[in-house]
Amino acid sequence: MRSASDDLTTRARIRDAAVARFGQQGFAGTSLRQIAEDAGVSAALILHHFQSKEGLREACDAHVVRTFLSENEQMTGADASRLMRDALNSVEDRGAALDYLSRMLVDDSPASDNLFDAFLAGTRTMLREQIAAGIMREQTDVEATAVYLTLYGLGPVILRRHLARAFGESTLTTSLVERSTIPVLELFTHGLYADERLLTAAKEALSPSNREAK
Amino acid sequence: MRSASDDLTTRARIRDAAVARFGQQGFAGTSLRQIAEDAGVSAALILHHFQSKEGLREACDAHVVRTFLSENEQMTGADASRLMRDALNSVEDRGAALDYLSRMLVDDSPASDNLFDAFLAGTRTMLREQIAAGIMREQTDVEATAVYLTLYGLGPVILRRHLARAFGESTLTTSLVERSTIPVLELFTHGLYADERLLTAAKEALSPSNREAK
DNA sequence: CGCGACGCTAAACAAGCGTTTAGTCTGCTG
DNA sequence: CAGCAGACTAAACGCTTGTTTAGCGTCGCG
Repeated sequence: MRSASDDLTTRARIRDAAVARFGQQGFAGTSLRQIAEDAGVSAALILHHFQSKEGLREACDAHVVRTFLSENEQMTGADASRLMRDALNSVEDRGAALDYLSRMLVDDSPASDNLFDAFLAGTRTMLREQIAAGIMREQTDVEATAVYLTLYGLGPVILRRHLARAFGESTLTTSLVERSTIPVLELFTHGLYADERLLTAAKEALSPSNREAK
Repeated sequence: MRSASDDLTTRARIRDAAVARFGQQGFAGTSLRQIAEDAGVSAALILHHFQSKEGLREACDAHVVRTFLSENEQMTGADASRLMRDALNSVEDRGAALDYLSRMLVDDSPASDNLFDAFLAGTRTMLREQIAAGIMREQTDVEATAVYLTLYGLGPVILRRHLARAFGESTLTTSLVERSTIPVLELFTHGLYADERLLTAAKEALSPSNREAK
C-alpha cells in the first residue's frame, strides 16, 4: 500500500518523515538522525536542505498549515454534519499530519496561531452562512459562538485517541463516526438543557454589570 | 504574592518545578539541570529522590492526576455552568498544572488514559443525575453524549491560549468567562440548528444499517 | 573536455544530556 | 561519644545531540 514516497523530492521525503516523527514524539524528542534514517538519507543532508533543525520545523509547520488550510477552504459552505464526516474520514491517511497539528496547537508558535485563526475564520463564515440561510439559529454573540464551535470541533480531533478508546476502538473508525452522528446532532438540535431556566438565570445575573460588547 | 514554595519539602519543590517546566517545554525539551536550578538544588539530588528522569515524570503525572481528580470529585453534583465557572476560575493559579495536563492528554501514556477516564466518569455521573432531575434532556445514547461533553469540556481548556487570543485577552480572565457564559448556555439550551431536518435526515440515513447498540 | 554547481555522505566537533561516583555535612540513635 | 542514615553536592562518566568540515560523484553548460 502507501506509495507517494519513492517519487517524491528528497526534500519532501525528509519533510514528511519529520512531520511523522515530530507528530509521534514531539520536536525535542526527535533527533535529526532518526528522521534521516526514516527518509533514507544522511543527517547532514537535512541541514543542507533546511539549514537547521529549527528551519526543518518551520518547513513542517508551513506544510501542515498549508495542508489543513486548503482542506478548510474546500469545506466552507458545507453543512456541519458533512464537515464532521469529511473531517473524520480524512483522518485515516492523514494521521501523521493530525498528530503534528495536535502538538502544534498546544504549543505556542506563530504558525499555531495562524492555523487556529484560519479554522476560526472558516467556522465563522460557515456559521454566518447557515444562520442567513435559516438553517442555524440566531445567536446573541455570533463571534463568541464561532470561537466555541471551533474549540468543540477541534477537541475531538486533538483528543481522538481518547475518543476512540472511550468507544472501545483503537482508532477513528467508520462505526465510531456512525455512532457519534446522532448524539452530536441531537445535542446541537435540541440542546442539552430541558428548559430555559439556567439561561435566563445567567442573563439576569449578568445584566447589571457589562453592557458594552466591543 | 505566591508563597507555598519555601515551606515545601525539597522533594515537593523539585516536583513542582518539574511540572512547571514540563508543562511549558515538554518532557524531552526540559533538562534535569534546568529543573534543578529552578528548585535551587543540584541535578544529582533529583535522581537521589526520583531515581531517574522517567521516575520524575511518573511522580509529576501522579501528582497532576491527583490534583485534578480531587477537584473533579468535588464538582460531581454541580450543574454545568457552575462547573464551567469553577474550572475557569481555578485556572489562574493552577496554570502550570493545566499546561502539564494539556501535554499529557495529547501524549499517549497510561496516566493520560486514567485521567481522561476519570473526567469521563465524572461527566457521565453528572449527566445521569441532571437527566434524572429533569434538568437535562433524555439522550438516545447517554454514553456517547457523555464522551462528547467531556471532549467539549476539555477543548477550551487545552486550547485556552487560543480561546483567550480569540477574545483579545492574553489569558483567561473574568471578563472572558462572563462573555462566554451566555453564548455557551444558549448553545446548550436551544441548540444550534433551527429545526430537526438534519437530525431526522441522519436518523433515516442510519436506520437500515446498525441497530444493535452494544 | 573542463569546470563549477549541486545533491549528497562520512567523519569529526563541541556542547549538553542523563546518570554515576565518591564524598561532605547534619542530625539522630545507641 | 561513636557511628549510621539520609539529604545533599561537585565532578566526572559515556553517550547523543545539532552542527561543521571536507570531500565525493554526477550532472549541465561553455
